[in-house]
Amino acid sequence: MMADIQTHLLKRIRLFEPLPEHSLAEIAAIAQRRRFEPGDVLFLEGDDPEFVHAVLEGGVVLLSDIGGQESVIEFVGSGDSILLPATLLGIAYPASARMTTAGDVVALPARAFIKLAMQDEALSMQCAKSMARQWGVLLNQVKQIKTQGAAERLAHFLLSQVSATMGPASLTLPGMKKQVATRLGIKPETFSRTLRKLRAFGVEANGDLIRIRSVERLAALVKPRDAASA
Amino acid sequence: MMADIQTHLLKRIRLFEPLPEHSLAEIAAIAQRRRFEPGDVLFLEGDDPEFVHAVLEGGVVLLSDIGGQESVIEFVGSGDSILLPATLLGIAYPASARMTTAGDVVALPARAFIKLAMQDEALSMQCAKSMARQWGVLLNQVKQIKTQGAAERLAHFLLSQVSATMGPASLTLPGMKKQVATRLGIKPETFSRTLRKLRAFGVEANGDLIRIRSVERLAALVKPRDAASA
DNA sequence: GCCGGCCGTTGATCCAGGTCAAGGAGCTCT
DNA sequence: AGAGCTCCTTGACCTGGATCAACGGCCGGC
Repeated sequence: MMADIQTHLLKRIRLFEPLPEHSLAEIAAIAQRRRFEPGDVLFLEGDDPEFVHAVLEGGVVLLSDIGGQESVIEFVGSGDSILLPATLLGIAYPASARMTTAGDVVALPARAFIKLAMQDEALSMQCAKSMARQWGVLLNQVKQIKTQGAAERLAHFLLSQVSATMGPASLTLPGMKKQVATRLGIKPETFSRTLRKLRAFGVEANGDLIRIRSVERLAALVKPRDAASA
Repeated sequence: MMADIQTHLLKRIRLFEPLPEHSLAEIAAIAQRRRFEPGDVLFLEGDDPEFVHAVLEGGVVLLSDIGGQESVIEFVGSGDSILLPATLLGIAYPASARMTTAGDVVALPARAFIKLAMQDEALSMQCAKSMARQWGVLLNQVKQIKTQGAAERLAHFLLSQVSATMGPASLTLPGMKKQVATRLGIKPETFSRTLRKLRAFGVEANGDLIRIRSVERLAALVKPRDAASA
């Protein structure tokens, strides 16, 4: 459930990957590794952040309860840090985090981590860069929701889950369909129908397994001004 | 059009305000002050960031051209830095910046600034915090667009432009009404109609001057789960 | 094996907001 | 002062997605 951690494991986290060995050692000294099962809750929206969390292995969903409905903010996977901005500012978590799969998470006590960051310019710079990236991701979400319809948003999301840049590709959804729906800002019913519509663009769904016949064909749906995906 | 700058001026920028004098001095050494007139463009979407900009005095609007339509990302005012995340990551600006009023801006050459940040942990930490805040702002925008209707979003926006927490208040819109509309993710026509509706909640508009009869009355419209406005 | 939940799909309607169109108020330029 | 802007408003209509409702599939508990 909880164990010490070696520096080479920290390199799996994008936030830490470029750091020099001595920085990693300092982080490892305060880090704990934790094992979680699907559905386990890492923390709840509104909690004061006690830890900086990052995913070693597995899938996590960030969701926020707004007006009685829970809405997915983002899916995060291996190598990502979790709500670092909130932890750094010391404000309450703006979303809950729950495992979608089994997995391993590294947890660093917030106060100790911040102290470390304040005296290690490589680390604080990495934090800055990490948050800049997160900001870019959110900015894209905002642009999309404001300008694209449901089909374009779904297409874009599917493409973002896949590494191939052309030809066929496949993926499994990072969460339940109803969750993906809220991530996209639509209702489950609309998600279902919209996914149907995308069959005409070479998207085949089978449970939470999606096959894209041609990435470029689907990308054409979403072409207008796809700003830098930070 | 361009002048050297003193450290006390830098303290007006939230990003720099808490820094020790010697950090400020280093920043001042590379900083330029620039004067702009309404409508002047600071930079264009897609440009490579040459400068870190921050507003000393005046109003700036960040807007992005998406699918032929220009959409306001955010209005920024005195004390705010401008698209710092993009500059720090060295990626192209995700939005253009244009003055809405006359004003003064401080500009720091990006490369020199980053070099400074990498060897000054107080500065890099401030950057991290600043971007964490920006992230929080965007996150709120996402939550709102996904869950609130036009009236609630407009109400929330008006309240965010006003410092009073109760009683009457007034404000002037930070940009043209059509711009505010796109900031909220609605069309100008809808903006106009929605503003009308808010009269029933004590909001009186006169040009770009808005009077709110009772802040708490308007806030009641928007009550459900108003997460920490970072 | 059967029952009761949830998840997803599909169909039928509804409605908030978008679109199209017209007109007025204010502006600058000549 | 008038011509030609652009911004804003208002009205009439349209539509994408929400809502409401019903149903099949799957899974876990008894």
